[in-house]
Amino acid sequence: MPQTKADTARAGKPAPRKSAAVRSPGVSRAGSRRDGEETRERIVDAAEALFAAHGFHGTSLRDVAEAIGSGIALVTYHFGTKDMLFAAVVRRRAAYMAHERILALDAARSRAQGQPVPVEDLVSGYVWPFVERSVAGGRGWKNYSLFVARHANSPEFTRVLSEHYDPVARQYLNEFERTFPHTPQKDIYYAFSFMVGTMVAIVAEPGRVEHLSLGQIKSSDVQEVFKRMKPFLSAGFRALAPPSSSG
Amino acid sequence: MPQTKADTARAGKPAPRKSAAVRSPGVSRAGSRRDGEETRERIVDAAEALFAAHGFHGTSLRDVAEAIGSGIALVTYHFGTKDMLFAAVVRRRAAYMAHERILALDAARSRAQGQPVPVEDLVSGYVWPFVERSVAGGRGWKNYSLFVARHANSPEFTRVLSEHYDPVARQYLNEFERTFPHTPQKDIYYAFSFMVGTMVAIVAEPGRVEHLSLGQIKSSDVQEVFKRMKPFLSAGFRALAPPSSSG
DNA sequence: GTCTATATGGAGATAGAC
DNA sequence: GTCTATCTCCATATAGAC
Repeated sequence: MPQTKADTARAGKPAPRKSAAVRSPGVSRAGSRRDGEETRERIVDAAEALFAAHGFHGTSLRDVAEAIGSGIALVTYHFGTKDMLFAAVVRRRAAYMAHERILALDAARSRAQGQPVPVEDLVSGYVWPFVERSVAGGRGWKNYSLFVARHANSPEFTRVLSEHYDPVARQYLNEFERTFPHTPQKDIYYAFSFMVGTMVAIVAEPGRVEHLSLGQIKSSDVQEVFKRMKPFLSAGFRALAPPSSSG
Repeated sequence: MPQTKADTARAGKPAPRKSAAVRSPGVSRAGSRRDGEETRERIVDAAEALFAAHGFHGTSLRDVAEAIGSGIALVTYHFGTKDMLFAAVVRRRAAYMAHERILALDAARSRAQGQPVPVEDLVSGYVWPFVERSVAGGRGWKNYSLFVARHANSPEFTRVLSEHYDPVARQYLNEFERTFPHTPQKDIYYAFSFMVGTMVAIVAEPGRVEHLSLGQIKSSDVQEVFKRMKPFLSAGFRALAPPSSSG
């Protein structure tokens, strides 16, 4: 099982506006450029938390501005529109997720030494980074995972999410096909969808399990969740393969 | 595999308001009472479709009123607040879903004749009614399934959803425990959560599978989806059971 | 880079006529 | 049972001062 990581997602640095001309050269203090970056981060942090808690339409730019103690004009200056702010929230951490998943995939390929990669490694490689960050990544990552879960089943939001997550998903799908060479491609794609649905749902409300069990389950440890998810999903994939296949 | 059914969900008849005093007795036409019921249905239909398409916060009461060609006062007269309208959308079809699932559970128990119910029957009994209605239930049920999927991962909405779905879920959980007597209860509850997450995600965007497969999969037939979901989920449940268990 | 002020439109909810 | 008119508040976005 992979190791936990510190919260190290940092955003790219898009120009605040199309007219980036008006910038007085470093006259006052040396860090005058940097202040803007920090402000952007604070805005994205606040938006991430509020979108996670109340959804895109349930959050106003006023809420975001208020959360960082500024006026709304500061938010629209840095991000233009609410949609662009939403995209910025996705973008910031998506790159890190992609990186972790690719690292895991490469490591699994190395271990396999040309043989088919075990399905457990593929499931872990894709699911674990997301689940682990959700629980061990601090408040920012927790908010991000809730943010993803809340918007994952809404077509108008999945477009921007897919944009960032599909390239890596395709790499995993290719590897799944190598692991299950006799399974129809269609079945693999369905199974992958099932896996993503499970992954996203579980971070949304780890408390739902407790609720249904009437308080018998006390804590939502990520290890506890993943310990079940990995065999559950791996067995699911295997069940779609013809009887005498590897995986 | 269960049979399809016609679209027959009808609402209960809560009193429109606490002050239901002012009703002139049947003076004009005989069906004057019935008009109100029909109006309520039309409002719930419109709200269901709009909530499904744009979410609770993305839909205004004005949108709902406009969709049925009335003013917003008519909506608030019949349902009071937006939250109560939301609850009415859930309530109307939840009873039918519960009924279908209980029927399936009873039938499976009968077939089992006192033996443990096969896990396939439990998965089918719970998942099939939802998936089937989503695809074969007409536009109303399609909207409802999208409505559920869109709000399923948002805690403030799951409360009202759970209220209607938990009682039946508990009955299935009990039966799962009988089918897997040696599996820790905790594991069964997690697996059930995974199942629900998969079920809900798949109706939200059947098109996502096509998108990832770059057009290789042409249509989203419910039979196609369920044919994979059933063995996938059943195998997942079995994977959490100790080696020599039934199921 | 940040802020105040404001333009313009839409939100949920209610009063009261018909 | 339905509708018009309206209350109060909040939405996104922009202009322009500092």
